[in-house]
Amino acid sequence: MARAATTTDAFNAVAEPRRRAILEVLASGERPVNDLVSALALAQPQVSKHLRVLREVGLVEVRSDGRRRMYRVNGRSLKPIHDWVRTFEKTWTQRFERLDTVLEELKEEEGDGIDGD
Amino acid sequence: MARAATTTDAFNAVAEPRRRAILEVLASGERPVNDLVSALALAQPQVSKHLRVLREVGLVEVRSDGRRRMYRVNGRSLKPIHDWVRTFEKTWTQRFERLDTVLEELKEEEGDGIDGD
DNA sequence: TTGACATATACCGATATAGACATATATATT
DNA sequence: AATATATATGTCTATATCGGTATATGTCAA
Repeated sequence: MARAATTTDAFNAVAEPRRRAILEVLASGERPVNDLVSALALAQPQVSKHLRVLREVGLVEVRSDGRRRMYRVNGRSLKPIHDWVRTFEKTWTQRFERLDTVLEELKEEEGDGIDGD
Repeated sequence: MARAATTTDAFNAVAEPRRRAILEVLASGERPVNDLVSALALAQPQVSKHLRVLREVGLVEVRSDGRRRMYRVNGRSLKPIHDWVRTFEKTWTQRFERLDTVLEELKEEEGDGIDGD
C-alpha cells in the first residue's frame, strides 16, 4: 500500500509546500491562475494541478471571470487541522507537564553512563 | 519526482492518520510501544516505523526503561503547523472578509446563466 | 473564422511510501 | 547460558505522487 491520496483530506493536501505557498498567496485575496504562476515561479500545469487538489479537499473555491478562473481560499477547511493541533497546544505552552518527565529529560542530557544517585 | 519524504517535516509526518492516532494516545502521557500496539490494533513493526518517522521530525521523544521504550509527545514540533494554520484562522472566523467576495458567492448560488446587471 | 490568451488535462518516469512478514538487537529471567 | 519479552530493522510489492511536456478546452479579439 502506498501513501494516502493527497486529496484524502486537508492534512494530506497541505503537506505539500507548494500548495501551502498557493494558499498563502490566495490569503491576500482572490487571484487568477496566472498570478499564482508568476508569484510562485511554477509551471502553469503544476499550479493547475495543485489547485485541483486544493479544490477537491475544499481548501479553495473558484469563480469564472471571462477566460480567467479566480481562486480564493476557503479557510474553513483548515479548521480540522487547527482543532486537532489545538489539542496539543498545552503540550508546548505548559512550562512543565509532569515533574518526573522533566527529571527524565535532565537525566538524559547528562549522558548515558552517568546515573549517579 | 515523488512526494516529499514523510520525515521532511511535521506537516508530512502528521498527514498519516495512524501517526496522528499515535500522537493522540501519547497525549495522555508517556507509553511503551506495546501499549500503542494494543491501543491502536496495529502490527508492532508498523508502530515502530511510525514512531521512527515521528521521532525524526521531533514529534516524539523516547526514554529507555529496561527493555521497554517509553515514548512521549513533544508538542512543540507541532507549533509550525499551528502557527501556519493560525494565519488563516480569521478566514473562517470573520463573518465577512470582503463584501464583493460575499456578493460573488451569492451570485454563484443563483446559478450560471444569471448575470443580470 | 482564425488566432491569441488562459487554464485544464493526459501521459510519462522516478521515487517514497505503508503494510506484511521475517529477523535482528537488547534486556530481563531462570 | 538459554529462553522469553520488547522493540527495531530489512525486504518485498503495489500505488499515488510530482514535475515536465504536449495537448485539449474555453473565451476573447479582429
